[in-house]
Amino acid sequence: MECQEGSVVLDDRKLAVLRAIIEDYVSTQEPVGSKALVERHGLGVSPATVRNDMAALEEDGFIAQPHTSAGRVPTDKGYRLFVDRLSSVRPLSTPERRAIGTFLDGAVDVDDVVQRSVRLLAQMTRQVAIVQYPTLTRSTVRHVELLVMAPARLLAVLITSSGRVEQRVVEMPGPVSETLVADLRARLNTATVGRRLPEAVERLTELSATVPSDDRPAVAVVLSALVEAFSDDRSDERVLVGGTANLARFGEDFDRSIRPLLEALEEHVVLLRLLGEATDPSAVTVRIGSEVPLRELTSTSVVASGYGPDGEPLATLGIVGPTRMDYPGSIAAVRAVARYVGRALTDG
Amino acid sequence: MECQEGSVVLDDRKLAVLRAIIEDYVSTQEPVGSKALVERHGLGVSPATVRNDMAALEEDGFIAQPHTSAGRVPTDKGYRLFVDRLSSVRPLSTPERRAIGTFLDGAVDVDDVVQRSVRLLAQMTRQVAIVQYPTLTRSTVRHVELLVMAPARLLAVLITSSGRVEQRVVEMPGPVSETLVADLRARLNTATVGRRLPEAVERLTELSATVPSDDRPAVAVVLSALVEAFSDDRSDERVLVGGTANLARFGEDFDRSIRPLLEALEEHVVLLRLLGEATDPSAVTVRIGSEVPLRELTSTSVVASGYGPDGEPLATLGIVGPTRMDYPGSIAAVRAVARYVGRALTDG
DNA sequence: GACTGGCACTCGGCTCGACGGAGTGCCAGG
DNA sequence: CCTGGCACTCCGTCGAGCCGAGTGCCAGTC
Repeated sequence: MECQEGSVVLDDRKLAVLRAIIEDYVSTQEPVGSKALVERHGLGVSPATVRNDMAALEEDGFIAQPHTSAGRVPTDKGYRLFVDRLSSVRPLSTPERRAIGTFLDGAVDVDDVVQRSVRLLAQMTRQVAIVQYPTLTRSTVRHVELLVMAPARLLAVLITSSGRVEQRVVEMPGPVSETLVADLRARLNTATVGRRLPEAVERLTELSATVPSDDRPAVAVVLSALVEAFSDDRSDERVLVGGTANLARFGEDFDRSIRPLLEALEEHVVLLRLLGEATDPSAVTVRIGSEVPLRELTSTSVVASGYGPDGEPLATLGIVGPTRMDYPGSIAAVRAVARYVGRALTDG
Repeated sequence: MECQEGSVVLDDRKLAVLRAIIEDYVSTQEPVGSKALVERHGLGVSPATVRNDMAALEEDGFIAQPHTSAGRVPTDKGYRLFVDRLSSVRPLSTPERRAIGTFLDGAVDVDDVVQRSVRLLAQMTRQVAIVQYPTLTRSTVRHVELLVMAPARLLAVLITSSGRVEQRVVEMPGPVSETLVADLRARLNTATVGRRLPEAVERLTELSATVPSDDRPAVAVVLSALVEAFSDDRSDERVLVGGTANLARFGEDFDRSIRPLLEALEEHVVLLRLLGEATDPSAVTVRIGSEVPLRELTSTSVVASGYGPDGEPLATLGIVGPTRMDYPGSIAAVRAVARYVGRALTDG
């Protein structure tokens, strides 16, 4: 059997050699030579033969030599072929699955779910984990609360279906009566509960017309605060990062590979670009090296997946690591955690 | 004038030499020699004289030599003396103060305040910043909300004076009527609003006796969930870390100094121990090297302060960095941010 | 008595060259 | 088409040697 990849034809053994190179390189982090290869994997041929195959693989751009007379190292293209065609996602063991379940089931609220997910992902993959909070824009309104903090100061609280809570302090133009607050509270809830946030915003804007004209100024202030809370882009940018200690295993060239990554991890907006733009939001997306949409982060790969109840993605989570990572394991972990988190959000 | 420190007597010039050594070492990160010292600071004496002073300072344990015939490096004891007696806290410039104000005033809720504080601290000090969320146990109850999510499923929400929100999903033994929920909601609020959380918990436990006996089982479930939310220790452990990219400037010995710190930063419980146990919670506490209560983190210093409205500390914030840090600047930054955050929480 | 200039000494860090080993490419033979 | 052998390349390591920064001490000076 042969494999057609681009205009290149690779026979089975060459593919086996590529797979072996990647596996060895991932575990040792050192360029792998022909001799070590035939010893560790039962390839059944001599080193010289493997060398010929390696020459062909290099010709096609799947592997490269750091310098003449050194072993070979996989290229981004090599990893890509490996991920697409040579690896099967390692299924998690039952104990692993159970561990995920119990770990996430202990969560008491969204914050907790997100925090636990980050830890879990980081632990499972031994990489840096990133979890985006459920986005507001795709959630529905569960409840709107209006509290009197002072005669002319209200607290508006929005609770969403995904469990997130947004609050705003509203300074009123003058004292407001408890009855007005109660009335407004009722109106707000009937107008918005159960609706998606963008739709709820529309209802809010219509609401002003329905109240007695005396109350309009006060109501307008509350409404504008709520509209702001409902459509706050900033909140959609919330992400949590964990497992940075795993960067220690990255390698020694601190300034070249770790520092830019640490800096990127501080910039949450950048992180979202890193996670985002998956072609299929419900599947696991793998971006390898130069495919990563950040030029500071070459020699880095991202494995990400959308998550949410019932396969309807609310947000994204994933891991970041060196291109030289255990892809089958990482993909399995990301997929499993995404699935369980989605379930946990449905229940909680 | 002379300085009595322990059983040791140091004259003014020796103290000046110590101060100069620390300042030079902090800025260059290299052992400082006698010649460079007299050149850079106008000490008005010859290198030989300085050498004699240095020998005395070394004798008393304030400085040390990495190896024979190398320059001197301050010891923890030296930094301690410097912080206690030789440095005055650098006052922030008016633009700096204003920048802090505008940066924090833009915050819309507690989460936002905490996030902004971390960024601010990290930026100002160029170190790793740690901010603890306002603790629940020291806050008061602002509002308790009870929502019906499904016939036999409620959502209990607790909003505290510091703006934090805790939620719990409560599975009821059977369907509950809207009137019961409304009644219970009212009772909960009258019983707890305005009280500190530990006190509120007591009131909750008494509440069960006042409801009709038919409703007792349902009420008990809700109460126990709320009690749990009110007294959740886990929530008190919430902290936010930022500025880890600044670790890049730590030095080259990655494995010895950065890795353990990254690991500690992942463990929030550990972080709290790091911040906590200040002698005077309203002042800035400085822990230097061996004084830090974690033996993995020798060669690290912590500058921390309590914060909260009206000097009544709700929680702690601070920075972590190498013992070789700019103490006056760090102390000033931590103090200023703590003050402003306290104010921001009072308003918001 | 305190400070200073001079001097001998120490020791870490850098450079340079030699060496060994791992790995390759190629070629001739099976 | 595969294999064993061989010459070649080149990186990383090790040791020697040099340089410079810095020290401690001592004798001399104000």
